[in-house]
Amino acid sequence: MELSATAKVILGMLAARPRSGYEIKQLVDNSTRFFWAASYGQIYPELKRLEKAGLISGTDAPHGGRQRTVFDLTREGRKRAEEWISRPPEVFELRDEGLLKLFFAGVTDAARTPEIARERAAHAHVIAGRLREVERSLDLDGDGGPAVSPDAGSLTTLRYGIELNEWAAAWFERAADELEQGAAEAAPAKTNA
Amino acid sequence: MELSATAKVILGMLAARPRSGYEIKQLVDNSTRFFWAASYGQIYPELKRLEKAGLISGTDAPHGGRQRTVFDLTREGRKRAEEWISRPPEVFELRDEGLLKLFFAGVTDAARTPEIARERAAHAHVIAGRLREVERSLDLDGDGGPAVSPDAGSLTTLRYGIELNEWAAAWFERAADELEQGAAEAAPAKTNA
DNA sequence: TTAAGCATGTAAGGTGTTACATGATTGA
DNA sequence: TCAATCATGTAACACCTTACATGCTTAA
Repeated sequence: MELSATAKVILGMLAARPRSGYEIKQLVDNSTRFFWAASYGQIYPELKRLEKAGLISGTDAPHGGRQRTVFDLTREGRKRAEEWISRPPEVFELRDEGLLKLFFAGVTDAARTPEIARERAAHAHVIAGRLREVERSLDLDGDGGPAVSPDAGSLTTLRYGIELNEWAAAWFERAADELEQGAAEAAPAKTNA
Repeated sequence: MELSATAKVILGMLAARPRSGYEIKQLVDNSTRFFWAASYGQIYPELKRLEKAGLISGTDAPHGGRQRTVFDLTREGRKRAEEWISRPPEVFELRDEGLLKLFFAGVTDAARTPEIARERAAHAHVIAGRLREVERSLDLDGDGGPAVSPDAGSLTTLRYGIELNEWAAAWFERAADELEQGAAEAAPAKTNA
């Protein structure tokens, strides 16, 4: 049985400790969401599949009358998770509408390429800001010292996200400047003094 | 009618000039593939949908007995394409298995985080190399001068891809060094002199 | 008492890949 | 003549999001 995208994130999240489907979703949403998302519609069915396959096992753990199932890795599940993590990465997919627009604007409306590059820069800036907030919330976690003490791996991915987006914002701003210059040189009549 | 992901890339590709489905696929594969992919299974059905919606129109253009349909934007299609390009970008999706592994390795096997970071660096390096080849093939296009003379927009996206991946490769190498140092400090007994 | 959050789940529909099928043309 | 490439298309399947449905608990 091949691990699906959702199976990978579930096994990884359970490697630290047992969790419910709901908890997994919350965790994904404020950690891996930017590079590996998952919805309820994927998580709950996948939990059942993984249990049937013997990689995880669920235990009833109600809160009062509120139903709750907590899943833990089986020995086999832990083996699979560790084996997966140790293999070199394969999946890398990107869908970047800003780049696509920039790509086409060169043909349809070269004059607006600088503007599009700046919009893409602004977008990167917003993402960097959101990630910075996550970082701050980790620093202040609880009420003083670092309550959860995020491990080195997750901190590294967070910093990567922040620095990557800041780099991209700067890059697109510079590209916009250059595109403006190029346009000015190519068509000086337009800015005729 | 909302534009699907494939509709966007088709309209954009047709903005420069009329093309067949096959040509669109080739173009996508050696230009936007890294940030906006499309398969035949999407392209051909989408061409039919777009024609039915009146955004493109097909003309028979066989090569000998080899069937071929070339599509062009209608006036309405061009309007939609330009309008789409002028709106700020919305879609930005990423699926990065290397980051996910790094994220989890902090918990399951902190000692291997540097190795995983280096694998991710190597991956970025490979992508940068492939894009550099595309860039070189543009320079040498045909047999001397730049035959196709890529426009500013597409050149910008290509350079972005190259520089982004080179930046990422360097970033992950540095992160690997730091993770190694951190591990050495946290568990000095292991490297006990 | 009521809103927010905890908790689980499914149905419908869209998106996308892969593999397959067909057949013509071109160059080695 | 044979492989590569041009060219179109579909069927099966996997993936994923959104919206909806249900019901409990906690704090305002």
